[in-house]
Amino acid sequence: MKELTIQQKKVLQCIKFYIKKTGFPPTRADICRELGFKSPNAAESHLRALEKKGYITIENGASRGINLTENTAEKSQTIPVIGLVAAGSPTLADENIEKHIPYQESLFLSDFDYFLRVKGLSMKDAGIMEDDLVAIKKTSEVRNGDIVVARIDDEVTLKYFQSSGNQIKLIPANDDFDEIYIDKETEGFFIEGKSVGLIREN
Amino acid sequence: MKELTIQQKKVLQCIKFYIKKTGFPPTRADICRELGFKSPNAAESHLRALEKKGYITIENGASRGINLTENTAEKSQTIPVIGLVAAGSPTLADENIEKHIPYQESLFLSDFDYFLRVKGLSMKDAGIMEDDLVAIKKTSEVRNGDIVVARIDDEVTLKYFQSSGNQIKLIPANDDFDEIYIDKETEGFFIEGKSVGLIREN
DNA sequence: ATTTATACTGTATATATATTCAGTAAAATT
DNA sequence: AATTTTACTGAATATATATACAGTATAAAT
Repeated sequence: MKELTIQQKKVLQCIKFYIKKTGFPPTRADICRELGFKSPNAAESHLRALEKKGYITIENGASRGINLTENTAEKSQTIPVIGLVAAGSPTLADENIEKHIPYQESLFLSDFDYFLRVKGLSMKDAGIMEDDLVAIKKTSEVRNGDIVVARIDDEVTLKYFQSSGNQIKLIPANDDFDEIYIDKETEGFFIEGKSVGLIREN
Repeated sequence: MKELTIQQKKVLQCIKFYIKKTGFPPTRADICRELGFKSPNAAESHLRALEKKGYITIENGASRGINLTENTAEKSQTIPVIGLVAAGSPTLADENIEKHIPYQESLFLSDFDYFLRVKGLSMKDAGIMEDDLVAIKKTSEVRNGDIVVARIDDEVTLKYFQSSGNQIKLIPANDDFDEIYIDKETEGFFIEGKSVGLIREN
């Protein structure tokens, strides 16, 4: 989808806000009022640009005939659930996706990319049990104490992250499991993401 | 909310359908076309009746200025979060409600009535940590092994449920806490509901 | 270097639209 | 029995609204 200019983004936001507030789309004049334009043609031009770029559709001749495109509308989305298999990385490839579950944007404080289905009890003392769904945000920017999805070659685990210098410690939350020590630069080692939430379906 | 006539229901359905289809509300003429009326005043009258009964609001002078009322719109629902305070029962009274969070119907397998904000670590070994949100279904029909919300006078706790005969055992999932033995018929004892899921916001 | 896109003001206008008024008639309430 | 509500047709109209046209100016793309 083609990028929007700052002004076009403002107009799109204005439309979304107006619909949320009133229940129906704005007129050209409404947009002008909200954004301080003095000519209805300012709104018209931006609308046509947004239409051209695929963010809205315009029903010609109809008043308030603006419709947000599927991608544009903030509808309830679905998010993939990925099985954590010992020998395999949690990629978003189709074959790894267990199912999709609906979720609401503001369910967790941070946004996230997928749910990871937990296998084993290595994070038991952190309250993460077998079959829990951990909400994962894909990022390699993690801090000490974060619960991270770490990949070592084809093996993927969920552990506490602790780094000092070049040395990284992956700490389980279960005395029955051992800590893993690894060098930052080790080939095949990668931080896939970090946990930002958890869902348990009883 | 006052009952609608068959025709008024049709008009309301027509509005909902039109919005779903086009993204914006219908004009009087649109409604006439959809429902076969020959005069725009037919639609107008029905709209005013729907407004009077509180199903819609109409922005006077605005084209397509129809807005579905909160109860009317099929929006994503919110569910209350109740703080688990040691001395106080988890009722749905306003003063106990911490906040509302949006949720999607099929988030958990079973439906539920509210989220309980967990205090303390008495269910730690069941993976229920401080500040977790436990999804509670209000019911007194619970089975052995269920995690239940039990009330003894004004004290409310989350524990494993185990009954044999008239004797009920409330078992914590933490060695630092003691089991509670209580008679089924004890005055002031009540099972408020059971856990059907959990959400953790990191 | 030329064209296209962005970002507007300002004016004008055909028409889309809400809304009022005048009726008719049956059903429901008071 | 009288009034209100429901359920329309049909015509009229003020105005809300989309949209075209004429400009100006800067930035980006070709």
